[in-house]
Amino acid sequence: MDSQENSSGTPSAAAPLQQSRRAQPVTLRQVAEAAGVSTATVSLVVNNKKAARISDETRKRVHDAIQDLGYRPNAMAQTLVSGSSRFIGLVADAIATTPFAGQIIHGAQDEAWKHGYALLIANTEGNRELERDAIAMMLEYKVRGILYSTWFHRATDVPDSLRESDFVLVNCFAEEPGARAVVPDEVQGGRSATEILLKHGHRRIAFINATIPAPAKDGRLQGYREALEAEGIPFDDGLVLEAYPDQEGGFGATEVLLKLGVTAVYCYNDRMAMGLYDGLREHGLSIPDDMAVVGFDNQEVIAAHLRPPLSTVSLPHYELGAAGVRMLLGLDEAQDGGPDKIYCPTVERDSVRALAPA
Amino acid sequence: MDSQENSSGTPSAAAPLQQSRRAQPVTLRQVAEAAGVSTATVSLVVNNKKAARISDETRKRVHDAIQDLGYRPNAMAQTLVSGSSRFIGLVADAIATTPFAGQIIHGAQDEAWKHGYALLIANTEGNRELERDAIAMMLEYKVRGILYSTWFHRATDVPDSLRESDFVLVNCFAEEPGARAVVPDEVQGGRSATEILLKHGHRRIAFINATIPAPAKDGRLQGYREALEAEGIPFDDGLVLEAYPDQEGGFGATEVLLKLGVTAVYCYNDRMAMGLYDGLREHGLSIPDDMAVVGFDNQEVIAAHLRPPLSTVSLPHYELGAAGVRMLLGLDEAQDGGPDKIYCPTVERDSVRALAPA
DNA sequence: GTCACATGATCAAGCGTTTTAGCAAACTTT
DNA sequence: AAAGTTTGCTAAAACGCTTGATCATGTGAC
Repeated sequence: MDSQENSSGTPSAAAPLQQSRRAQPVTLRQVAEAAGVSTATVSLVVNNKKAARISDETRKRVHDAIQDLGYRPNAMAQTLVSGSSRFIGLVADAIATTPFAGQIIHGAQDEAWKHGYALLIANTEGNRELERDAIAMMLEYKVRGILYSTWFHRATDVPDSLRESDFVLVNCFAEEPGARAVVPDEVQGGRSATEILLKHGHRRIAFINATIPAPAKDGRLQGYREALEAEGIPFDDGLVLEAYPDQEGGFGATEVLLKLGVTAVYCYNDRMAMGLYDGLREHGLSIPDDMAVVGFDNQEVIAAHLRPPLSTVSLPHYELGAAGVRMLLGLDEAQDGGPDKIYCPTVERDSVRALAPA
Repeated sequence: MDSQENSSGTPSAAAPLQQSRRAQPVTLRQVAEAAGVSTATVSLVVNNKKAARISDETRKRVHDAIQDLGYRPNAMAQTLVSGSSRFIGLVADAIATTPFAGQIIHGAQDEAWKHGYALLIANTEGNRELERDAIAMMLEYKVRGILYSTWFHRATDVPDSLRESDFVLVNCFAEEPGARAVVPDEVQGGRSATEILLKHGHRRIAFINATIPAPAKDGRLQGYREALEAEGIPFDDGLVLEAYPDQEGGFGATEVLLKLGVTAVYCYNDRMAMGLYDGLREHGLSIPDDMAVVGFDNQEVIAAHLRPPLSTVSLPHYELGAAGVRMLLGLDEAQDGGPDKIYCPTVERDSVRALAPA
């Protein structure tokens, strides 16, 4: 009899466990009815408010009903009444182009999660219109705030609609006062990169900088100078080359580099270093014996697997994402004057060896 | 006077444009009051329902009010009443580890967007518990469905909670009947890779396969066989090596490879090819003259910038994400029996040259 | 036996929308 | 001028949940 009812159209209320997929979601009210209590009671149990006085017996009945029906709260309804959403928006200009954006997302997500927030992401590929729509969407979902991130460290301007919400710039910055931002500490990174070489005894160190203007270009050079000067080595303009910051650039710089009579070279990024490896090899030179090399960025696929593995400095993308979220939520105080600078750790591998005493 | 009011605590109602940040969001009702109409009217105007009869004059008043107050609809409230949310969930096991996941996200996002959906992403780093929470979160947000993706093509099992919603497996698959899935077409990819070599006249072609079991391992080998057989070249077991699928593996395989007397080699992936480049170079051999090489994966940072740039086969991550969304929304029909296979395009660069006639 | 006070649970309003049914006024028809 | 039709708009319920106010009991103190 009962089984007849089951096999006919209407599923019995007693065995809803397996039919869940796609069915209308179970609501609080249904749970309340099943448990024979009011919706208020169910709500109190679900969120186990300690202020509420609910007997253990009732509590159990409710829990059982929830279990039986497979109830899931409706987050939309919750945020509607509570007034504040549990979303953080992340707009990125190039999720796809690089592994870096992934790290920012990852860091942001972990940190957001930790504070009970979900990440709403949008990837604009630099398209202004897409960007506007993405931000609009986030605003309509009443996000707690928006992280606006770029895949390489640069100045940016703040889209108007961004101002309708709390926001933090990640891996970019704006002149605009009051625009909170978090960026990598390029100067420290440049210093660290150079220090790897210095501490191995190298004194005459070339720097292959990028040709294209960027905070990284200035910062990494500045760090190089600082590190040298701290060691009492005068800065020599002649040891600074410039090339397009990719493999071809690094490769192309080889000739000039070899005329400099240096024992070590610090490259603007890992890709240049990769090109330089090829160039050096063509000259029959060995790394690190004939030339010590350090890169920048710690682009895993490259740096870790070059022969020999490349010593380099990490761009702290994960940390940028995480710090962005913290700043957004007001957990990290924004430093006065300028963006927060995140430390770039060094990663030492085998492309640098102690210089044999002359 | 007016300015006095402004500079004191209460912002004047006349100039709310600039004070927006953080303020309580403007609601439909406020717009209605400002425009002197009912909320119903405003709603009708906002969504410009064509069925509604609203005078142009009223319409304008409403639009002006919206403009003045900076009104944004509350998406939560909308989905609450409409019953269906505009979210698609994407859970990934490794957003950060590889650039690949980024492409899946990118493709999914573009496609979702196209159909008016926003992407809710969660990155689990393979942690089962995190994964459960992530899925729970998505279910609570009443997502339209969930994309469950892995960073490399593999079998997976379907987490229980996933079944509470529509879902599509992306870049992975499950034995389970009824689990829709979309994966790269490894066999076709393997065939294409081999064909690059064949069409340049190579007949004796080695394949360095991976040691670790995976659909890619079987599929890419299968494709290799098929391509050879289509050309009437008998498959020779001796030409298939195995190595760990990274740079070191490729490098290590050089010795054995050179004993095979082949003119071309197809590597399981680009990273092996990168290692092989190093190995070949140590033997003073040149690519593509002494040995033609093709890879697989089209890992940009590597393939495009090796010297010479590597011919390879693309893993269609972007397409996987997009196709996943389409399948979820029921726009692409799932093929009966097994996952949808996505085409892997070839990318020809300079690591293959026509074989000089013997 | 009355009063105060815990205890356990419910009522009902409200969050910001959408949408159907319906009302009043202004036009047409006859 | 009565009836019908259009036009322009609004009332109010509903979506699923939270929460402060309220109520009905039972318990102990006097």
